[in-house]
Amino acid sequence: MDIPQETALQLLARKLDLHHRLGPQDQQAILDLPHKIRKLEAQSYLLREGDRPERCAVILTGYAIRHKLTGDGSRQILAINIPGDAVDFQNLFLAESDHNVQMLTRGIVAEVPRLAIEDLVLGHPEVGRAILITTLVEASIFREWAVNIGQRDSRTRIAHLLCEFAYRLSSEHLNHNGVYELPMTQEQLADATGLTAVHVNRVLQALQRDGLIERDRRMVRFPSWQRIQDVGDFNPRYLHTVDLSAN
Amino acid sequence: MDIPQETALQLLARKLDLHHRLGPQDQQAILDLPHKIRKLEAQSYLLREGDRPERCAVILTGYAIRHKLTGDGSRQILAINIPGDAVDFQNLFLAESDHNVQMLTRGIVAEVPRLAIEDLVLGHPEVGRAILITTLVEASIFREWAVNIGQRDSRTRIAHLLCEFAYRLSSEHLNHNGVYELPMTQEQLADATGLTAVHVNRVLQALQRDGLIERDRRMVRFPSWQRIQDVGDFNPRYLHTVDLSAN
DNA sequence: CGTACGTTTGATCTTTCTCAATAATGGTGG
DNA sequence: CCACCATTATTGAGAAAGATCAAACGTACG
Repeated sequence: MDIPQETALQLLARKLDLHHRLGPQDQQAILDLPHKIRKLEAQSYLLREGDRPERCAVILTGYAIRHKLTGDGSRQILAINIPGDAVDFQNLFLAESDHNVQMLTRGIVAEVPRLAIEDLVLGHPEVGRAILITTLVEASIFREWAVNIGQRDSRTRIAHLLCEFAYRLSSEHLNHNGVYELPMTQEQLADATGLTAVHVNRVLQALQRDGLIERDRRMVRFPSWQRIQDVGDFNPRYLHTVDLSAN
Repeated sequence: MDIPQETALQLLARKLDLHHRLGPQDQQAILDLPHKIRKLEAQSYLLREGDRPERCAVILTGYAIRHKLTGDGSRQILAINIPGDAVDFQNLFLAESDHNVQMLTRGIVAEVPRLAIEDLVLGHPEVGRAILITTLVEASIFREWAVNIGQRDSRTRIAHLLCEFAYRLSSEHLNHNGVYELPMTQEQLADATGLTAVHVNRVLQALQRDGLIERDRRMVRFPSWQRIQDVGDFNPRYLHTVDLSAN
């Protein structure tokens, strides 16, 4: 895990500003949010289905996932959250959570009390707007995942997931070269794509054989960003970012 | 099509109030929204991917769908919108739409200019809160669809979709008996579930054979609401409604 | 340095898709 | 009101993608 140069709230302020330009006072209000830094182990839960959310975690280092279980116990991973993400905007304003949020890796988060967020939004309407926009972008990502799972074959589906992750890291300057660590096991990749771990394994090998990805443990590199995007039917429009990554 | 007893904005006010209690002034502000009533044919587009949303349609009668196309032209239906839904909250605050919104049936909508919504939100923070909550509930539905498509077999998947639709209609008092019209062709059902029309046909027949649904044209009835929920692994928690429908 | 977890491989099975043809339905113009 | 046409629903046969099961292999880390 890299040593972070910024605090969790600085990352958050930067991310919100990316979606909706914020003035210095609004930015400062975010930085002034009361919070408690917590170090979390991999697999620890930030929120469980049915819980009443009482605080909002902002990720400084590490990754988290949202997921949901079906009646027969299978798991669908719904999103991957990266540093700077405020993990509970999706739940904070609802009475009870409809899904689980769990650390994928170990990591450090800042926990902000629910009421502090409520006050922030009341006193700083532009921040409220930025939060609304951020949650709408998350909703857009959920939609794209439904498209990915529902309509694309396994190779396209996995390539698409790899592209999204790489793009999100790079467009928020969390990643600098073409290499990045994908902190997921093949089992988790399977649960994110609606495939089985065995099949994910075969598809990854096929992508590698075809020169579309290079792998070393959990490190992934794209020899050609253009080609992997084509294979993954990846168009970043749904991420609603200004395009910073002309790799 | 039934003759509506309420206006589109009355439906909207009722729906928002359902998610976040609104006072009489806030309700009135919604009813006072400037708008233009439009009669739309089935298949007509309310918004296309890439468009800049400039108005928000509120459905009075009829149904609309959100959908998205992949590079190879296949379509994933992402949501079904029913009377009282404001179809463009998902897009209004973003620069360009990432998906299409299209009438499923013919219907009547009220079109509200974007700026009127912006002003409403500024002047009535509680309405803004209600809109945020409504969009969060929509996001929750997107997540459940991802679970449905990614993890459940075809029979469960279709039963789940039927349950959701029935539940949403009844919980908003848009439906009174156990019978309702599902305004979708089997082709559209297929695009909503990530299956093929042929397979949807076979699954519907199987559900009927097993006494779980009765069909007459596009009318569907559940002989036992409990049993179809069990088959569909349907738990309405993700809809975040107060449970009104103890059928 | 052993144990638990993750990855890889092979063989076989199942669900769902594909293709193609036929039947039913609904809407439209005359 | 009826005949016609386009759309939708249904059926059958065969193919394919991906799942399942089981075993072996790696590797990280306590």
